Amino acid sequence: MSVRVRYAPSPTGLQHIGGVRTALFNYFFARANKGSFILRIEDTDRERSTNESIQDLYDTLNWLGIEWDEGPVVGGEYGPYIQSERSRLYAQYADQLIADGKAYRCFCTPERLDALREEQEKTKSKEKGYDRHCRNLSEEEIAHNLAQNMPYVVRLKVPTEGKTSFEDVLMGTITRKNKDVNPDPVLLKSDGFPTYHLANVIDDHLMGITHIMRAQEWIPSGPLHILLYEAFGWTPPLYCHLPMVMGKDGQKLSKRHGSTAVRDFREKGYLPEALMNYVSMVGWSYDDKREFFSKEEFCELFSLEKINKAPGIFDYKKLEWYNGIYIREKRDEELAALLLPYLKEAGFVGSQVSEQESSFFLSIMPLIKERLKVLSDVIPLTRFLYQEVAVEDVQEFVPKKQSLGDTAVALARAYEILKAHAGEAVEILEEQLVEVSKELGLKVNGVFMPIRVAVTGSQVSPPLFDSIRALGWEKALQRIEDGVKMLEGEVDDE
RNA sequence: GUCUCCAUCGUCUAGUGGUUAGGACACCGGGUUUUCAUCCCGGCAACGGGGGUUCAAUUCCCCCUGGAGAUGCCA
Repeated sequence: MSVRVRYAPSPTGLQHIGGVRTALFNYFFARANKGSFILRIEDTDRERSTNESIQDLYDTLNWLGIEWDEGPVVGGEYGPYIQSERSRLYAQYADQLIADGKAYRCFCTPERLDALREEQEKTKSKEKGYDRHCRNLSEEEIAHNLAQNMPYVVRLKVPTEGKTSFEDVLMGTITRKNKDVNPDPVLLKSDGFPTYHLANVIDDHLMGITHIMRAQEWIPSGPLHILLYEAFGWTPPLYCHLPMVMGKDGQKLSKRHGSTAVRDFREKGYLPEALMNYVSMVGWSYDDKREFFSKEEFCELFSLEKINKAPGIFDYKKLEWYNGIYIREKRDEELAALLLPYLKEAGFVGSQVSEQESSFFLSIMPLIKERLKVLSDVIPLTRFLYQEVAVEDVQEFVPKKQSLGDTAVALARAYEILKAHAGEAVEILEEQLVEVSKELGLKVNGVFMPIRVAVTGSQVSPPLFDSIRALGWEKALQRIEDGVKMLEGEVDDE
């Protein structure tokens, strides 16, 4: 039997790191086993499901290059793949369970349930959850309530005796006493929609899913799902619960740890291959040395046995490192194309980019490529080329352990030299500037730094002469002259 | 509270009944460099504790501790 796995998110928010990791593992597993990867949308929570979330799901998978073999948009023979379009199905199966005595209608109001929970909370009762109030309603009571049109939910009759186990590929056998399983969880809500438990079991069975790979937070529900399969008389798929992705403090990764939405990473300028690579390495490894994998390699080498059991902490720093590496591997043309949107957004170029602008931009790739950790870093790095620089504090010109006066003199001298030799070979310019530093008894940097600041507006920039050339000698000299004036003005004030 | 799961450097991890417990990120030094970055070299740093099993446990078993997750008409 060929492998069929699925990623089944609920569209109640933006796709986040944890979800995507689950999607990736399912996808890799399908590809590595020549199986099918199915996308299913579990939008049974009518309150929280949104179309925006569904769109974000598609955008995210497309961006990462994860194509699904069956699912919304592409279709497939087990559709529909959106649960809200399958409602009738779940109600039918729920009815079947009722008819078989495996489930029952519960007419308890949310108010009663709330009160019950509050009471249990207050008295620190050992009993948690539903009290099975409606489990043994008489035929008359049920008929009466139905006749009254009382809203109801359908609950599973969980056995109170015995225990239920299932095999997890990673964890081994997981067993839970039936009395510890949720006391009669809701299968069908009063709005007629199924809960996750019901929908997930029915769909996985109907869609021929062979392996369920989902986060470990689902382990406690495992026995419940097995009970459902048994109630239907179906054979459950193989389970493989994936370790969770945590934040720095060891808690489930969430917004307070930083960005968790894939969209945020994308906007900040992370490359899909870097994100894919890093996220996959949290919880999976190949061997003791290899840490770079392309999508194709994951699809070939991925295996369940190499998945780690323990949860992993998401390290933003390491992701950044991966991203820098992937950026540096880009060809100049590719990188420029990736960077262009950021330039537009910063207003450095208009929405229509001229031939000249783009070839100029291409020419500065070597200056910035190895300085980028994320694509958006291009903005501060190239600002001086597109906007006038504004040195706020005159101290900015002054290198460490050097006086303002010396700095002013150094920049003035440098200005004379650069003006006289503008456009000449770098070696000549360097030689002369080094000479100046010697004359003034300064470190070489004592002369270069003020020039850098004058030209780029910052102590941190691409190499000086490359920056000047990119900016153009005329503008550069003007900025240096402005810098000289600023420094001299300050010296006079003292 | 109850239940379930987990446990190697700060982090991601490799690994074995006998190893100097390996790599990567981060961090700290040093080198290259006119700054930053890149790059190169070096350093720091781990088997949670206690019992067993065994000639020998980081590795196998048990307990403890610690952590996490679940305990919803959310998934």
